[in-house]
Amino acid sequence: MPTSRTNPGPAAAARNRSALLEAAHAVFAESGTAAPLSSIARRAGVGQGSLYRHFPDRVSLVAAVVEENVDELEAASAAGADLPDLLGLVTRHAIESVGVVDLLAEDRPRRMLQLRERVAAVLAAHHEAALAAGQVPQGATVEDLMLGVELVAGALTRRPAGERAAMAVRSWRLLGMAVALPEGVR
Amino acid sequence: MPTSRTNPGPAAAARNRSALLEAAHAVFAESGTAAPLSSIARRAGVGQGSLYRHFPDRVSLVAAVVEENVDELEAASAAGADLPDLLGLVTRHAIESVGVVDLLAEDRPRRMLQLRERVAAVLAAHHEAALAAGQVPQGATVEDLMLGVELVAGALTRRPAGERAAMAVRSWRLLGMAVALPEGVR
Amino acid sequence: MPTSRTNPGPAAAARNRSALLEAAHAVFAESGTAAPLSSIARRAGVGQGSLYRHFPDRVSLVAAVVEENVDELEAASAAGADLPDLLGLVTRHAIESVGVVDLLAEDRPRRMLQLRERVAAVLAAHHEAALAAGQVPQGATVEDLMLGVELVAGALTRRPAGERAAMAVRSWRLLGMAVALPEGVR
Amino acid sequence: MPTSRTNPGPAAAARNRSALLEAAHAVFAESGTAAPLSSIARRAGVGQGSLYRHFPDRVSLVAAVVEENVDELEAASAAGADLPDLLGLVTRHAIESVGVVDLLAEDRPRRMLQLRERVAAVLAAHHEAALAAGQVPQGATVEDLMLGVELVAGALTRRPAGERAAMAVRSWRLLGMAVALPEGVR
DNA sequence: GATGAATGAGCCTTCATTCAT
DNA sequence: TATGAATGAAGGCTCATTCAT
Repeated sequence: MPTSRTNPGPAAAARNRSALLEAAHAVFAESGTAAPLSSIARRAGVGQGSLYRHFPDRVSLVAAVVEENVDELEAASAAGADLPDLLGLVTRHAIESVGVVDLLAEDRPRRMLQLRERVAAVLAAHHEAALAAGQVPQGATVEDLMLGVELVAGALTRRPAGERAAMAVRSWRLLGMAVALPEGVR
Repeated sequence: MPTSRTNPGPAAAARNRSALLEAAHAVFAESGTAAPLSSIARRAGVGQGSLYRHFPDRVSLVAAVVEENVDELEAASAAGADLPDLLGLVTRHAIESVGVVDLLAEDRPRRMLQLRERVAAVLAAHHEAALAAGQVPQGATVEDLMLGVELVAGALTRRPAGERAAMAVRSWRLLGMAVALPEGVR
Repeated sequence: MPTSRTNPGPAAAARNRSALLEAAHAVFAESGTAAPLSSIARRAGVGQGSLYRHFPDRVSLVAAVVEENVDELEAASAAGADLPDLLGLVTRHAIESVGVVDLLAEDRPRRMLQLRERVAAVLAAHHEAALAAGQVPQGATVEDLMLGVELVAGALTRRPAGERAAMAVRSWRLLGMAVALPEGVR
Repeated sequence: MPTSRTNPGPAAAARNRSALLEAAHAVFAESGTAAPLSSIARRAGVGQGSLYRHFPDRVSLVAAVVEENVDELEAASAAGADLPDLLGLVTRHAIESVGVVDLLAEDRPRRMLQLRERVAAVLAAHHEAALAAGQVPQGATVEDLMLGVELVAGALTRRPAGERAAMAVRSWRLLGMAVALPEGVR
């Protein structure tokens, strides 16, 4: 007897994975990283079991979301963005995936550190030019840039969606770092 | 099926209240503000019911913890501390009660705003002198000081206890604000 | 050292008892007989302990409320009321203390049966006259009257306050028993 | 700390649902509709979570129990039962599911009213014939029949199982309505 | 490989009851 | 004797995780 009803079979694997990622993105942004995993599966239109197959634990899911962001960051860098653009992009990610930071912090060792290195590498590539252009404070190191990112992202966590962009702008200004928010960030 | 063992009577009231506060302090610092309330009661050696009598909801408990901190801050200010001292004190509070910020942010309306105002008032009283002494960046407003506090406190949330002091020091330096950590802050 | 603060001393005993009764009356009517005993104590302005001294358990309290009603019924009978008046009075009690019936039913043996006998005696005293006046169905016995009371009172339990009087009137009519609701019963 | 023992898988779904219904039936009858839901789950040999999946709240469960009864009533009507038979069936339901009435009364709006209408429709279909046969008092309307049902069912709530049948019979007689209890009703 | 139901641990909250003062 | 805080058992509900189909 064949599959009775709704069982798309293996073909759905890839489709499911990306639906889950997208759903996780949205749910984490709306309800924080403590949101029920079941709500992500539901939103993705996918069974609980499939969620577990693709992402064995909560952190995997968060890491995957972050990885997408880092990919995008690297792409922007390769496409010629400058430091303010890149900080703006990071800020957008922080605004949209608020809370994702929280969770990664807890399981840092493996995944997180690699991701962090990739971000640092991107920023490092623009460090010199930014210093020269006065877009960051004199004497600021790459680690300072990373610290700035962490400070800003962390603060956004505790703000309602509507206030995040303004909060980020004020924070970057206080840090003396130039940032160019992407179009459409509210 | 009520009382099973001893009933210390109302005499325990004050003792219980402070035991609960202390336990909350510790538990929130260790496990964040989402920690089980039952763990706080247990750690305080107090019944669940008593916890609820003293603090009808999670936010009451958090607010009480913060209030203690603000009291201490005002006392320090009255005792002649300068801005770096006060930022140092705030930093100690942030290090020890990490996570408390989280919860207050969500229920901001009443309690939090008042507490926030009290902190702002304390910092405002030292703003002029700090500017004159070059302890904060030129042009920094009182709101900038508050933003600095928020950025630093927020970042500590995601750090294991052992790294917090160092993280705070680096952050304050990046912000260009002088801070004098109290003795014994690890 | 004398009593520190609010401790009226033994003088309050009688006062407390009646305050508790009144509060119980009101609370049972509003929230049913399952209402927290603490809410009764609070409403009476009396400590929990005192409530327990006067009424060692929930049923005692209910029984006391009912006893008041029966007293009033006997008084009305002695004052010359006829059966429809008395049924009306019983109905008022049922409307106001809805739910009291429920609880008595569970602990019937002692208290309840005695109370029940007193009601039956009152109705019996008017049975003949009521039959003669056609106020009850031909052939109705005193036990039938009691059954009627039970049916009506039971049905009111499940009705919101506003509908009870109308419900009672319909029910008595269906039972073929004349009833004269007291003034002011809504 | 999730599943500890066996997980029968979805195959158990239907089995669980009916086990829950049956358990609810029994528990509500024995202990009233305020009985712990956990006791129902336990009796059904089903996890707490499954109970909540099948019946998200107490009322759902009660409604499902009542619905079964109404289904049976309609079936009996379709099968040629007359009014006394149907009242007898209703009486059996009331005897066995005592207390179910209570809960429905509180959440009347949606579900209950529909169920009530279905019962009324069944009785209405036999009203004429019953009047003609003298099985109900002259002039009794369908609403009077419904009121009778409510009075009888309500009274049974407060009686121990062993006395219910006799109580019902006396009540119906007092109401002047003929009732034929099904075989085996104790 | 997907599905979705089952499971039960665990947290929150309420409340009856006791008892030191 | 009154007071009111303390206590903890118990019930409601949620959710991470497993697993038969």
